[in-house]
Amino acid sequence: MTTPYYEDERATLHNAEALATLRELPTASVDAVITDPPYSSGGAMRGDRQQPAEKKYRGWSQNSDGSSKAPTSTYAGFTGDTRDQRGYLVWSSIWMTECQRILKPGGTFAVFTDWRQLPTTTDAVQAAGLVWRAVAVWDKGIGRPVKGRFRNHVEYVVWATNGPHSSPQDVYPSTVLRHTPPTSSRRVHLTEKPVGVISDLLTLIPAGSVVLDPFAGSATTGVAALEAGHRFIGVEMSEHYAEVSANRLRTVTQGCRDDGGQDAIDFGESA
Amino acid sequence: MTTPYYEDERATLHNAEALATLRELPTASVDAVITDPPYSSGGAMRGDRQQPAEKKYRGWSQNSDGSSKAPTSTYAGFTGDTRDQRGYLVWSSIWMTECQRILKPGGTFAVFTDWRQLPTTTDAVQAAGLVWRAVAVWDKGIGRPVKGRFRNHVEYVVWATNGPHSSPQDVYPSTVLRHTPPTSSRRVHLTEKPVGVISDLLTLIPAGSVVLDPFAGSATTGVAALEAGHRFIGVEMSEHYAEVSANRLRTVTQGCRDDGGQDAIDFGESA
DNA sequence: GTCGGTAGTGAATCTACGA
DNA sequence: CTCGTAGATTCACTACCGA
Repeated sequence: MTTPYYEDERATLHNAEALATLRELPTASVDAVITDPPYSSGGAMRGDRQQPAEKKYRGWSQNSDGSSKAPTSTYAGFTGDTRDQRGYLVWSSIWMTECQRILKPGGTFAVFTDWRQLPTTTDAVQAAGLVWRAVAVWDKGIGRPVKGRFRNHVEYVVWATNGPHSSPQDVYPSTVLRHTPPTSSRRVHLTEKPVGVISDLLTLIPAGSVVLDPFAGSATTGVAALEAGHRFIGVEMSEHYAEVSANRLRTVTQGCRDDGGQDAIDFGESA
Repeated sequence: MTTPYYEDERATLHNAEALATLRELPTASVDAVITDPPYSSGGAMRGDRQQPAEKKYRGWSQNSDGSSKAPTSTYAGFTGDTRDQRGYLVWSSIWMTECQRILKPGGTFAVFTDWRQLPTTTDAVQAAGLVWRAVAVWDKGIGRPVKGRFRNHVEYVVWATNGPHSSPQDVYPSTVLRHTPPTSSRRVHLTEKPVGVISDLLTLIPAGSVVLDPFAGSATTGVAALEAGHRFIGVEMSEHYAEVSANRLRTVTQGCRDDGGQDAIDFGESA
């Protein structure tokens, strides 16, 4: 095993690529995986993302007058996005399969995703041999408005176990987690999660667990895990974020609170 | 076209099988499809899916001695709820393809589903040639507990359009719809939706639209559509529920309000 | 009327066991 | 073995009855 970038009594952080590091971790050594991978993988996708949605996700052609023409075969409905979706599915299955190996029997697996990748993510989870148990909804409370559309202010957590569910805690949490994301001025990572949403997930994990996050980012999962009394193993590819993570983990280990820049929650009645 | 079971100036109801009726409806004749098909859900276990709906989705309370007690209230059951994943995908694709044909270009398609069938439903929507645009979350506020698990109290609405999105309304609705379901004493269908959640969906539909629901049930979609000033075409296979639907539609057409037995909403802070 | 206790309920899930 | 049925479980909330 390569030398950790940071290590203390309860936290270990590797500054390395996720999959390579996962392959070095021992079988059945971890109680829970809680992670937030990049939602879209590969450079080929970047260009596609900038096209209008009706071109990007469908095989729409144009009539001679410039109006759009729907694809004629139903297969075309799957093709527009196929390369990206397939690549994401394969990549996800690979690292999730490693997580399944590393997890103890009955261990917990939780992965964040957005609405568009949710079906691919549940496929990947099941392809990895994990048992899909639930979908939790993270309601961020705020989202970018688009006229005549739903405001998109939720992400999803796909919840699974490695085989039969062992040692259930005596908790019955809501499947809707309402926490505002850290404001841009206080956060250090573009897609940083609030500590609270991870803490909510951790209520389902037995005390004193080992929690792994192969896409640690700024180590919000680590902060929440340490504050809940668990141990933490993180992997982060970027040296910048590895440094940020090490600093946050060190701070928490030394007994200082880290609220992840979370603001007061104000979820008014939307209906 | 067969004779409608019920008809007035703004509402039409067919007491017939959904797919057969859809095949008779003219192309590009409808502005929106909003529907709630049977989910064929109800458990990963082998036999659980195959029970009749009125058994598989009903609660078993506890006697004071700890023994189980069957529910006392009764609903007419519904059929077509026992397909496996593969069958559900194929069946969904077929009726959704008919809906795509019946929808005007730019028309809206919305279908309810649960967490287990959500990926299959988005596949079916795309296989039918519709453009998947969003997932809305219906938060029912209350759900059955299982120790050490998330309380499951949400359903999902897969939102799609028939090609490019036309005539967006000047609204920016939340993607989380919070409405309690009608309580058992006030509702007439086992899986009856509150009128409010349909009304929320209808805010995205242009005024004076024609709304189709091929799985009308007790016609909650029809009630919401008529109250919002739209026209309604419903299809319901069961004669019992066709009669219930006709009565509700008649009542609304005659100017009486129907709140669908919806109660006051109390969504306290869960976090 | 109001208050408080009791019974009923849920778009489930999982185990046990006999055929 | 597989298939099918019976039974146990769990809490927030509502309906309803009697005082």
